[in-house]
Amino acid sequence: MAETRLRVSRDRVLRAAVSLADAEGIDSVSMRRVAAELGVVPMALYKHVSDKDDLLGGMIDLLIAEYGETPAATDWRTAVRTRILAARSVLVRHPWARAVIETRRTRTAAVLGYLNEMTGLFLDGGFSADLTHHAMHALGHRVWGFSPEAFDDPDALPVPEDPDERAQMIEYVRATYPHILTVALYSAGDDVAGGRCDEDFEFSFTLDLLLDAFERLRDAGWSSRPQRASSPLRR
Amino acid sequence: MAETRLRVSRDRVLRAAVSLADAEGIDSVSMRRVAAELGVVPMALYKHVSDKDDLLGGMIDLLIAEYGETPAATDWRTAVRTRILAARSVLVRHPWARAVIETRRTRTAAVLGYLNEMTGLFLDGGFSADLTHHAMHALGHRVWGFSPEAFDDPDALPVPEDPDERAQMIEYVRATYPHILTVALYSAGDDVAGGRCDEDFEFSFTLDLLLDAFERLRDAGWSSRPQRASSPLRR
DNA sequence: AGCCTAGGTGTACGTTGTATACCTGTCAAC
DNA sequence: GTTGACAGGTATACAACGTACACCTAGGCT
Repeated sequence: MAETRLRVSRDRVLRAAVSLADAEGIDSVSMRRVAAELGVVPMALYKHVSDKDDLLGGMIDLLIAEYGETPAATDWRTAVRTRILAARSVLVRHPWARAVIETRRTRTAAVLGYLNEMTGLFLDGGFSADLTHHAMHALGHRVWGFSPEAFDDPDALPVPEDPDERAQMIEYVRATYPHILTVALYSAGDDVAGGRCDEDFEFSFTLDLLLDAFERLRDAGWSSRPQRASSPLRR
Repeated sequence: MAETRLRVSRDRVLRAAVSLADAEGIDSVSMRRVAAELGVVPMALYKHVSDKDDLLGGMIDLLIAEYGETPAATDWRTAVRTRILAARSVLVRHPWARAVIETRRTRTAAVLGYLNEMTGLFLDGGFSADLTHHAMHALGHRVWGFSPEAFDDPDALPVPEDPDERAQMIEYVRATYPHILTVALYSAGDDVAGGRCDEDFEFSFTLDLLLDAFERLRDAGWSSRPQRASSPLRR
């Protein structure tokens, strides 16, 4: 009958991989598993994807497509801001994506397209090529090595139920990491463990800090040329 | 004779792994390979390391030890700055480390110690616990997904030798990614490919931007409390 | 002398990515 | 309508991985 099994295509492979990652985490995205999801033998995937790296790259491209259109014709700042927040909301929807993106070494057309749009927003906003360049880098840098997730994962430092053990642990932390405790106590009220902080707030806090700084440099006619090695900021 | 083979220890395992990663990249750090490097059978490692994750964590701890001491008794800003730049120079010396650090989910004592010191520098510099908390987050955030390496890897977008092909490629880029080209042409002079930019400059540019912003907020007596949802900056 | 135990060994299993060779159904050209 | 090419699915195989489990062995204690 007409029930010929749906042909596999690159797109179907990528979508299967993405929804598998969404459902069961990136670790369960193996060639074999994705193939199984499509009711097909592992090696069949290689007709549509050149290797696993290509698969991962394709998954990211799919997410970039989810970012949506660049908002038209507002001021540069809200344009950049909404664009970046849209991107973030996609990455939040697909928690595996951040780690994958950061390991990617090949620039696909989708990535370059996003990069191009972003660059355009700055240039159109009256930023010099020079400042635009550095601003883009600043948005990409993580100043320390540690990713924020490392500190927010609630499972990473379990707090004992038992009040005695709990007091003992707090005492230990007070002795060993007093400054951490100070900050933790503040942001959690009096509950050390409950201090799950508002990641969205942290994110836009950082974003606004940088956008403000960019704007200030632009208005001051900043340029990196005269003396590259010195501090970028007049004090 | 006295030539009993040197006993394996946790420290020796970790050091072997680090120098292997330095020499041949993180991908060649497998349990089998590290064991071979020590002239020992793979399973022997498990007497000193609980699993591969523990091994990677231990490697990072070793690097954190390389960060050195917190500079004593200067103003907060140079203290933070030199501390972060010291950390960076370690990560530059061990190019595999950044990626490994970012996948770590468990906070070892070394990591917590570093975090604690860093926090202390802010608190001692007159920052509120509130602002310190957000500043630490800001230093940890990467605003976009893409890591800077993704754009600087010279192999990622090979430029043809042949002048004709080269011109054709530039034409293609001009049509497809005009804004990228604008910025690239600026920062490379007239050489599109040569535009390897000064990563150290980019890094301290970003760092100073953030430190400036923190200082400004501190001096303004900023607090996140009154209205958490709104912009952190008075305009 | 006897034993405990920390540390090294050997074997084995399941899972991974992918090379290579093969088969098969569809469609264009004659 | 037969043929042949070729895109797409299959089968088998291999090397490398992390690590569970059982075993052996050499020192240092009582």
